[in-house]
Amino acid sequence: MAPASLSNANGLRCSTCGTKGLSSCGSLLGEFGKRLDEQGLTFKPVQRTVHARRNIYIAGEASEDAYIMCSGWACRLVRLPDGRCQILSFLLPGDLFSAAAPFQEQLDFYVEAITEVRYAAMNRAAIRSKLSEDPRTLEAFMNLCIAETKDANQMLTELGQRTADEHIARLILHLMERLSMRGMVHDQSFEFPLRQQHIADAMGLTPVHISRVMSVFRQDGLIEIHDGKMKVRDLEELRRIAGIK
Amino acid sequence: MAPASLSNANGLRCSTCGTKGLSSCGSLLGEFGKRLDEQGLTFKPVQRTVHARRNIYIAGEASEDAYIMCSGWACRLVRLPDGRCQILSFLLPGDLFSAAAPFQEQLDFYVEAITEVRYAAMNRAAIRSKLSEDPRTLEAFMNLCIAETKDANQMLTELGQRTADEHIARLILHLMERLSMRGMVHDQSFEFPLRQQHIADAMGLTPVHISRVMSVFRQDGLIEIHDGKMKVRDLEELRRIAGIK
DNA sequence: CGTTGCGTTGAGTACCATCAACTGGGGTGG
DNA sequence: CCACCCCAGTTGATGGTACTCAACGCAACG
Repeated sequence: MAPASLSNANGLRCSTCGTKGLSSCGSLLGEFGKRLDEQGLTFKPVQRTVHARRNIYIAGEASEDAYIMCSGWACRLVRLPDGRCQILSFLLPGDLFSAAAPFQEQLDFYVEAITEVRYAAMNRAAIRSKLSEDPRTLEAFMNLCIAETKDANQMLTELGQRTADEHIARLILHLMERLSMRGMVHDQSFEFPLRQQHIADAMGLTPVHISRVMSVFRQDGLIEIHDGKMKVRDLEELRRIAGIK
Repeated sequence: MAPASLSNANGLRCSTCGTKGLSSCGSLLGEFGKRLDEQGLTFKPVQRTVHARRNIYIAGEASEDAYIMCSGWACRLVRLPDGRCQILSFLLPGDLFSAAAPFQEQLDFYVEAITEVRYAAMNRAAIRSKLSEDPRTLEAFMNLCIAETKDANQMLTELGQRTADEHIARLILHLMERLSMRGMVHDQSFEFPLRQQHIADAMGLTPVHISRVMSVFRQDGLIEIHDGKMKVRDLEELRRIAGIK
């Protein structure tokens, strides 16, 4: 297997995830990925493949590497002692498990596969040394950390303020946008491997309630789901419900 | 006014906030504050004082400085177009408005005073240049960013999974612990300037419901509130409700 | 062909929101 | 000094959102 690289500013295909252009696999890495590449750093070809529903990373596990999603869907989640579980975010191809990972020996959340997942690794210490060598790489790296923090603040607002209707509509639109940046949306239709349990765990609701709300969305002709694919049939109305003028 | 410094590893009083020792004002800065000081960086003596209920920072406002709380309470919050508002966190003396601020020209949240607040500023570019000069300072800085991200993940779990009882009990205990690190708790009693509206905005509930829950806490002898001070009367029971064994 | 996982649907319930009235303290001004 | 207002909090009545428990349908799979 060829050495992997996420930098493809020249339009090269990324050998790690197989997508093309920074706007797809490297969308979140952006400038940071380009700089890592310029400095000769690549993600290890040692790609691991994990099957759906399996655990990828266990909270608190020490690791010398930082990880990046190559293909498939996963989620970051926190487990409470009594069995409750909160999904922090969904991971798509090109996403790092954690932006600050180069400086964290262990993460405080689990990562679990939703579909079959391929992911790659890069030595944390190597990234750290590059960061302290080049201020521009550091700047690019910090932009990733800032984006992750902004996402977390956004999610706080979603969880605290949104009703179930709003929240579900926004999740669909948000995922559609992220997939769209990766060229994975065609004709308002895209892969949608989430179980209703995933959505419930992400929003702090029950699968039963998710089912009711999504049934209404379907009956109202907003969305359609077949064979693990979702098609948005009434984007305008979905955005209205989501509170996006 | 003397130049301010948050580094007080030698037991010196911090001239910015007037508290003593790293365990108080500098608790969140820790190693990072020490390193800034070793390198001759100090927070500007240009301290601004803001009165209760006033806006300190408006989301999107560009600034050359990063800010730190010197005294008083404030909160970081997001406003939705329809008037809803989500408090992201409460800021106590020694807290930075945002850990990643040196790399952010503007923040995506508001900062509002809860009590009268004093805060200080440090040039963002100066911090950035120090960070790329010294790997150990960078490491210390990243630990702040990581702590902030962890807090956000923690809050996501609180908002998504906790009932009102749990959530309020945990907020009280969490604040008590943070204040305790600053030497601001005596005999399980501490300043508590939050309006029930603040608590409601932090948890996505209504002030009316906060009132009911806290009334029960008071009637059950868990807490006591007089003159803007809270006293925890039954720590064990409060921890049990909070789900802490 | 039973099993298993996932989603749907119904009935009853709990939690929290909403609306509204009222209390008490603190400030202000006549 | 008192009337007045405002703010924060309390309390009651009522309603809606979402939970719980349970039964059932359906497709995939061994």
